Amino acid sequence: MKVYLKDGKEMFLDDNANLFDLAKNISVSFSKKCLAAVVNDEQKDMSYKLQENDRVDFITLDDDRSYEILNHSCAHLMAQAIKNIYQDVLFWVGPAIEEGFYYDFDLGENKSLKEEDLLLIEKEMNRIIKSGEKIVRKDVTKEEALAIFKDNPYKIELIDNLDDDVIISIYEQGNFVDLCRGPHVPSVSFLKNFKVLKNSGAYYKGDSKNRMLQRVYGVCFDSKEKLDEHLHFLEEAKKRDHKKLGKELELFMMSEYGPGFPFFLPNGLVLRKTLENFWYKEHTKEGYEFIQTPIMLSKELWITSGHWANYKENMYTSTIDDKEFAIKPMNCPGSLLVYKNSLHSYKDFPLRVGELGLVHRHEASGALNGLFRVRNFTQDDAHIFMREDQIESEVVRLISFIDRVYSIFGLKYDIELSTRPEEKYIGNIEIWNKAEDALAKACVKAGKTYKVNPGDGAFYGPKLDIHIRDSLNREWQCGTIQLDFNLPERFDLTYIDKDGNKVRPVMLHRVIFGSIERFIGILIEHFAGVFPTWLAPIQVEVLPVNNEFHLEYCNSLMNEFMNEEIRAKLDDSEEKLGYRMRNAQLHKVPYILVIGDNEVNNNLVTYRKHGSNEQITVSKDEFIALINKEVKEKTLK
RNA sequence: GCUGGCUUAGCUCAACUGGUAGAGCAACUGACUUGUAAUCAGUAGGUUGGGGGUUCAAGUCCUCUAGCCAGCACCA
Repeated sequence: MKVYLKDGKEMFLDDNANLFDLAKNISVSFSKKCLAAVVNDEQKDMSYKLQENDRVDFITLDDDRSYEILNHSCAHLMAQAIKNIYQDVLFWVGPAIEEGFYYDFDLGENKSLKEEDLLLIEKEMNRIIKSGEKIVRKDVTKEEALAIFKDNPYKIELIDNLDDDVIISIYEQGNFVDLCRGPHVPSVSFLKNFKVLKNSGAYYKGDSKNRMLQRVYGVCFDSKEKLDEHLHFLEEAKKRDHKKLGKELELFMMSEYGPGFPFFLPNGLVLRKTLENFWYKEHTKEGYEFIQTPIMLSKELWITSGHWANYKENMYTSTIDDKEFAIKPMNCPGSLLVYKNSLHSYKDFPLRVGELGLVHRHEASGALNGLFRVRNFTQDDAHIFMREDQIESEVVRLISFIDRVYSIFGLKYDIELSTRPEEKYIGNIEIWNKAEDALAKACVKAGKTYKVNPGDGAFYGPKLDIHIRDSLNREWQCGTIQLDFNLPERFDLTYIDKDGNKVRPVMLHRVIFGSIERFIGILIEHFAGVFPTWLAPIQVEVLPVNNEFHLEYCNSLMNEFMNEEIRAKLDDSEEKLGYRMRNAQLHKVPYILVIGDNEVNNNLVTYRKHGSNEQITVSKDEFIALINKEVKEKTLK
């Protein structure tokens, strides 16, 4: 009898061989523990009798899919524990996700889990694991499945949606049975390295119109070491929390008098202005010009732009002299008024108009999160007006610009193409298709791969979203390139082509940081508060050993630093050097200078770079050159 | 907005099942004059987020409310 392995290799076996025999046969490559055997895309028991031409896939612990299987099985295990504790629970679904797994379930009207319940669940899971129960797959008909899950309307709904003649697989472990495609591990004893992490509500089918179910998250690994490593990673991530560091480094603050409206403190403002100056400089190089448009504009404008119809619930409005106004949630309408202020020729295209524009959006209170999600923020916006045939080359150029900017911060990124939303959109479908096509082609030309997010576009056009990955490999959406064939129509934008005709231009919105606020939040966590010298609010801290003998030289140093536009701070407080050193270290200042007799007498400085214990003594001029070089080159470390 | 949790001095945190709020750091004062992550002593600092209630007694229990946090939904 001949069967195929997953790499396409043929294996010849006795006619009545089962999976176990095959496993023994290929023991060389089967040295790792087997989590699941899949034959012709269906998980089988090891006693399964092989058939001619079966395609056999052993999933072992070193397989990429093992993490998903472990976590998926662990979701079942958790559900079993939850069922043992809360008899009336109705389960919905419990998938493995990128980070672990969750299970959604219904405890009944107005009943939800408390934090202490997580400990109970974890305890019960451990008890079940000790029992070593087998996890067994059974194939049943739709009718049988409906009978098994007759008490659970959620599962009934899932089954009802399947074809009538389909074979449905269920997985059983002790007193617990769940509808599932699998595969799963052979027994609960595989799942002992798990942790229940957190609980929350989650809308049924992810729709806020539906009732809220209970969700519990957890994570499972194949070894204790990996679990501990993951838990350690979560702790480390917490230490980088920008809300915590923002307070410690005195970068920004929040007030209950302005939920979602961040206050920038002196240190944070230095960082912000540095980023803004960098932004202007880079955009100037790329051929942009800049404008600033009003924060508040009349209702008529927002009706024209379509925001009044599509975005009103997020806009702050006010009535002035009996006339309605709205604070801008986006910069584009203002920018369009500037465009219409003058005549445009095809010769001026692409016309790149940048604006660091302060926008306000009334975000849901529960969405607010430090600088990541605020109610007023500054978009590093720009609108590009061009001919249709310039789209591709302009987007290619943009992608390489974005690439250059992100690499300066050491940020990696992925591109996603978001297409027309199902319902809420303006403009006709042909225009949308054309725009989506141009964005896709530009990605290919720029040599970038992209993922498609169907239906995720803005209401006015398709977009390329740039998802950056920080130093902990977490993903953030920042940059976006949005084509807009609709607003030019609504505002009746035109340019004069080479034949002297009035023609409709193509408009493109784009941001690179996304919002200055969010980007700063990301940078804080990305760098864990240890900013590269060019961004650090305080670049150099000067510590005289003794105020009586060394202060004068320190003051002259401070003067030179100021002339060189080096941001330096002098700590002349009457404290021990160790104390002042500790303070400067806690503030994560890149360079700490210690100035004593040797330095004063020989025109030297002795510095310590953050993160190093090494003391380096150089001439004053060498040090200034070193800092200037780092700032100029925007050295990362 | 929804589910759960949290809110005590400027900051970080204590205060057992209700018994009248305490520490470290920071601040201030004084002494010490300092060579690479905390010198010593003293002083001051609070209607325990806000309102209402239960109780002889509330930081602690109940309730309303605000803000924050973790998710959900939404999103730059």
